[in-house]
Amino acid sequence: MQDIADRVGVSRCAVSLVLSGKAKSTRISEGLRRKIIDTAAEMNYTPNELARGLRTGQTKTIGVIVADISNEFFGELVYHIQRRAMAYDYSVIITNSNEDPDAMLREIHLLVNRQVDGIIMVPTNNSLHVANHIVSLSIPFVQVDRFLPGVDASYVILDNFDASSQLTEKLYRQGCRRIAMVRHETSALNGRLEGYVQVMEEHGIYDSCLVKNIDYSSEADDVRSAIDELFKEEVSIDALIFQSHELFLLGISYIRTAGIDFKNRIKIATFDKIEAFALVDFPLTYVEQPIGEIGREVVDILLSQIKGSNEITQKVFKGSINEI
Amino acid sequence: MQDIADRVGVSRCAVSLVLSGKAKSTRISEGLRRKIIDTAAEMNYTPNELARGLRTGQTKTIGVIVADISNEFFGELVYHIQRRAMAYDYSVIITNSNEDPDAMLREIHLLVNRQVDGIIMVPTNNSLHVANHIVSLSIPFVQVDRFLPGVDASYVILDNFDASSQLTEKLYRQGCRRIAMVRHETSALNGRLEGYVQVMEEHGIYDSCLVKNIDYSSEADDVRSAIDELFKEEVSIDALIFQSHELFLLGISYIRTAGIDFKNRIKIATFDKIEAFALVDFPLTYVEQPIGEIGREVVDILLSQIKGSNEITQKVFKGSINEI
DNA sequence: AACGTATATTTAACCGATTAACTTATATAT
DNA sequence: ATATATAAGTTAATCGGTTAAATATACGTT
Repeated sequence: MQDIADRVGVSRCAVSLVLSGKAKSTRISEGLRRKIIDTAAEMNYTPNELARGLRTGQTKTIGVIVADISNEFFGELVYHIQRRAMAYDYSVIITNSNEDPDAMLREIHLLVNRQVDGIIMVPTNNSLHVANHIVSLSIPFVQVDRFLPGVDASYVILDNFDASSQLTEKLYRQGCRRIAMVRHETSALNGRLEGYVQVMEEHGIYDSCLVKNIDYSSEADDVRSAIDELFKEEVSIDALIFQSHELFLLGISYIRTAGIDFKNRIKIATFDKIEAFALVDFPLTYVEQPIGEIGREVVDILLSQIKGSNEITQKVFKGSINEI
Repeated sequence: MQDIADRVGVSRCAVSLVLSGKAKSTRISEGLRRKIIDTAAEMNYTPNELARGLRTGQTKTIGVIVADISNEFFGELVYHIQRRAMAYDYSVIITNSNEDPDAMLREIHLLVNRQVDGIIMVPTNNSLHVANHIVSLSIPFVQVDRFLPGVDASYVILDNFDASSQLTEKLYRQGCRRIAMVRHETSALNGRLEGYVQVMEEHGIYDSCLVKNIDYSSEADDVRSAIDELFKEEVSIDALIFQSHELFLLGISYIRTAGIDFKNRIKIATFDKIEAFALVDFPLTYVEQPIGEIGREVVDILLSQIKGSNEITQKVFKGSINEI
């Protein structure tokens, strides 16, 4: 800036005023404005956002903490978040928590030290204290995909209860009565269990042995034994809902290697829409999340908080049921 | 810092010296060091990385430009990059280029303005001027996954030629003679074509009608017509190599919907390892990239350049051939 | 001529760190 | 007793911007 100022023959601050678009409000003459802009372009000036951020207290950066960016769902979510943020001239710093609360805490500090203007986080199991910590920092904060009950913060999620009951109801209407569910033991996904349970109970066909819990730490093993049990003759299921695409892939994969024939006997259903569906050659019912809208909304809410809104917004999107 | 200094009763810079770990070299007494550290902890001090970055000229941040973070391969790549960077206390700013050179240029400026210490980029078609622009900025820069011939910069890639010829050779040994390839028309992936062509020619079985080019802008349509042509009776292929997992998914999906029976007639092969393989129920040969190593290596090279090395490192990893 | 009022630009403080150069006090050597 | 070295900190400049307040110039009025 000093160089530009020298070249044009004005003070450094005149350059700043012009270049930060405050020429009109501070009545810099049009001639000088042009000259400064031209000279800046000529000299390939690009502003140092660090200095600007230091002075203004705004970095135009948002921090995103996801469990695992290599997960297809989060990858797509981050894609939409990044695009929306970009549209508003915000950058995105990504960090992976690997579902570990301690890592999340470290990453929050890292983001805060970098003076991000706000944080978007996918909360995980046992991260209540982490979320509350962010709230106590009183930095703009929005949860996405999941939310922690009792945390005083905004969130954007899928209406899991509704999606799950719609899905279960659909299977019921198609004649299924012994509908099983393979689920993760996460409070964040409880809605997917509850929607299912309610519909099953409404129709008087709920049976607790149809629900199998999978632990994160022993996913593959748990899925195998869950499948083994569910496919026993006496359980006689006619539909199987996987609570996430990870479980779906693990499940189908095992069913295949175990040589179990299910195609014409058992309807399969799952949550999320993934690339792998291109390879599905059996009837599949799935819940599709409006992931683009979710990503955009979470950015919009965060930005409104960054702009000063104290409103806590909790937005719930409906999923749609599709079939292959 | 001033607050800590006041509380302890020393100057601001003593605090800085201690907190940035320069206590020994500047001979701050051990007692004072302890007191400052304790007071800082007590007061929940966290450094402002912006200010630090402004002063030191180092932001401990690297910018990553990928074509599409929601792409499974790039998602995983970014995952490894982020983890490795994190291990060295570096943060990662992600941007999506959507394979658009103009977008890349914008993002580079954005990253440069934010004073990133270095840039990792997946170059795309027609981005030669973009890469050269980064080089002209003389900022540490490494290309990954693909590279642009003629650009004077480091890169980390898969040995596509080797992988492709290994793959082709393997199919040949398994008795295939009419091996087809569905490929993207990108110079970045030329190695995958050339390795194939060489092996085919070596065995005297190369036939140009076995190679189908797919345009990025009309992927789905092109794949459909490519498949249609390849599966004509008179072409009589016995193996089909897809040059990327995107093409593989599109291809298999179309083959399925078209009701073409290939399972026991035609061997399928592809590049990359993706989640969808969990659903594969036919023999599949694929090239697996050491993606974790690639991610780590690209960070290591970038960091060595950031640390001052002027060496241009061009690292080529071998892929491994696997079967399902 | 004196004054008020826009207009156009500059001054100087500030954001929160880092660090080269300097000061002061004490210890050790000659 | 004097010179030298070492220890333990402090001073002040700096990074590259922003912005409230001050200043200077021109213009229109009475």
